[in-house]
Amino acid sequence: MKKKAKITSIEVANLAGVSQSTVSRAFTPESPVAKKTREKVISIAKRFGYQPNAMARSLITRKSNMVGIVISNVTTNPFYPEVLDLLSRKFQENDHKVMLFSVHRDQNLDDILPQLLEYQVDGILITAATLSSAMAFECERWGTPVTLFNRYVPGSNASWFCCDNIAGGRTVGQLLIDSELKRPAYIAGSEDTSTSIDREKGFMEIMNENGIKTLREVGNYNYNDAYAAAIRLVDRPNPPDAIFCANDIMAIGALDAIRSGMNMQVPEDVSIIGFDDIPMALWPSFNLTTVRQPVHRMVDGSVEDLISRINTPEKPPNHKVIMGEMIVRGSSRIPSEVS
Amino acid sequence: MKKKAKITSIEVANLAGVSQSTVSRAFTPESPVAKKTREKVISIAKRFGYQPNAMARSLITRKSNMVGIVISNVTTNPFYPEVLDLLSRKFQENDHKVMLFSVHRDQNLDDILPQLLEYQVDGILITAATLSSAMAFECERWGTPVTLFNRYVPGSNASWFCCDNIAGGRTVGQLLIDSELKRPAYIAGSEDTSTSIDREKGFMEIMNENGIKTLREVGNYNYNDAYAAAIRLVDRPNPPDAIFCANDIMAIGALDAIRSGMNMQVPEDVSIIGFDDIPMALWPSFNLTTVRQPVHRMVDGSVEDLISRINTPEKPPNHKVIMGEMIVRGSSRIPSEVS
DNA sequence: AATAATCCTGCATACCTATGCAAGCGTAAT
DNA sequence: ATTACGCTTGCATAGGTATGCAGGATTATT
Repeated sequence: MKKKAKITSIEVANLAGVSQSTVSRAFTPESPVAKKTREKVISIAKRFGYQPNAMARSLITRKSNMVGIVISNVTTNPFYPEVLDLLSRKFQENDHKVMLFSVHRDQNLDDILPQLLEYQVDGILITAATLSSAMAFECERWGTPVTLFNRYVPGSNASWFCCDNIAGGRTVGQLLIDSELKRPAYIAGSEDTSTSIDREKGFMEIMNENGIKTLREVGNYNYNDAYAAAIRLVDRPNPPDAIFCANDIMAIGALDAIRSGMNMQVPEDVSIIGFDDIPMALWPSFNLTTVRQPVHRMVDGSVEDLISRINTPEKPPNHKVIMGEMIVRGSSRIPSEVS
Repeated sequence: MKKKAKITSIEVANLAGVSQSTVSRAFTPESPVAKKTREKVISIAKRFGYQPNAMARSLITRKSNMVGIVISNVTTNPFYPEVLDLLSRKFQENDHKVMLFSVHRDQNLDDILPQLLEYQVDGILITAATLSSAMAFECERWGTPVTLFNRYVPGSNASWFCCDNIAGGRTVGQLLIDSELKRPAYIAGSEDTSTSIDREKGFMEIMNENGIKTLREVGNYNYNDAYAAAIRLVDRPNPPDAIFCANDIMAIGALDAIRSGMNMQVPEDVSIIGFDDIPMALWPSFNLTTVRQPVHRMVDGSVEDLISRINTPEKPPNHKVIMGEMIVRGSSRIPSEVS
């Protein structure tokens, strides 16, 4: 039951014939130590497998060099594994460890964030999940900066970095108009997410401006529900000639439903458009028209924001909404050249 | 630059009119405190936003309640996001925090593991990456148990939980024999991974036993390389009538190559078989025959192993090789009934 | 009512490192 | 040779909590 006792800086000090302070300084860059002393200490440390204890160090420096990442949808949407990978790599590059919490979409963060604060994380990054105002307050009380990825919480003092979902929805709408499609449908993600709401909002704005009626179904941001939703749409007496899905994975579900399920052609019978531009969108069997989320800029921005607010607590939060890019591929009808 | 000072147990003690020890005990279940005292302390703590500092606690208890997870391939193979999600959930359920490192497949863990040890993680779980013997030694010196997921390192004192890849390869081979396919090909994953080597080994055993020659290409465990590999295979003068891919994502690449790229039929012209049984394998456009990895049993097993070796250091490592299950779907020719 | 037993509580210390301060040493300047 | 200065080093303390030990308070027992 008892842990093998680990070697401490004091023992290294004795072995090297110096004081504990010197050992500490040998491991602290920019610390005043004679080069020769440092080398001796380091060499002895290496020989005996000594490494500074990060917990003890954090206790003194009041910096853990850890950040918390809260993420969900990792298994249902290939967009998020990519985000997670980029985020954690970027934090690693900046010498921050990552404490990870994978949550269900509907799971309450009020149980998670206290655990992060308990471990003294220097900052928290939340993606694909929402911050309650109670928790926003709690983080503020602790002086722990919070950055949201693809979510926003007006009134909190959290930063956020989002794709411009409204503009993205509008772009898609405009593409359909330009392609002279007359009967569009929207397959929503999860009803309570701002991403789905905003994409729909932008899309509907264009449709309303053009006096076009739209159909609507819900796909809950997953393949199967979107598959079923697409079937329902096409089964209607007056089926759509274009389906805009709130993300790529649903678009792929819809596409499979149209082709394999209904034996129809894409884009000849129905245009399909997604959102995200996950790697799969490029696969030959899908070749999906979609709105590319600026993942790299969102990741770089949010990580840099969080780190800079860790280093400069008085810094105000950032709110960045970054434009996505329309990627036209083969799953949608080509817009007519004449405007 | 200075952090807002956080409230400590001493301040809570003063506010509650008790000693610091009592505050500590109030937050330690099973600790001898009068119910009334505990309630008072907890209520004051809640009011002022106090929470025990996990770093200070770990320093004393010599237990961080953190485990390190090292993972790679999160973006290229949908199998691993699922593994990561299950692992982190399972650790969370068992009151362990997760420190995550996402690495490149070829990245050297010798830079990563010291960081985990520095943070005093109680145990390390490595998946889709390999442990060097130097690092195995280092972890042993620190008394930190290591569990491997889908990798093995004979001679180390790490535990491992793997799918029986050799048996899986044999099963696939036998299926092809039973289906009277005469000209099989294997698309390898990354050449230096035991998973690809073992799956190939089992597959080749069956082929050799039946005196059947096989073709071979390399797909590096990703869609694009497998797509290209499948094209090369089919372009040969004597093309294969079946392709076994070392994982599902490559099988899907091969399948797309055959259908979209070469305009051939699956399984009429070529049978395609994968390995993993990722959710996508079930999608109508793929409907992939594959070997299902027993993810849940592998995850549960490895997490329980790691935790139990954390609690009982003298416990010897476990080595479990778990059978996969053949899932026959529409991408492979149906075996003839007569054996 | 007195004693024993039980239950709580406080005191003091330990966990391991970082850092301000002052002392020590050596070198350069005069 | 003396003074001054800069570079290293050690001393002592702090950071926030858990826990063994012993004493105090409370209840149970007779």
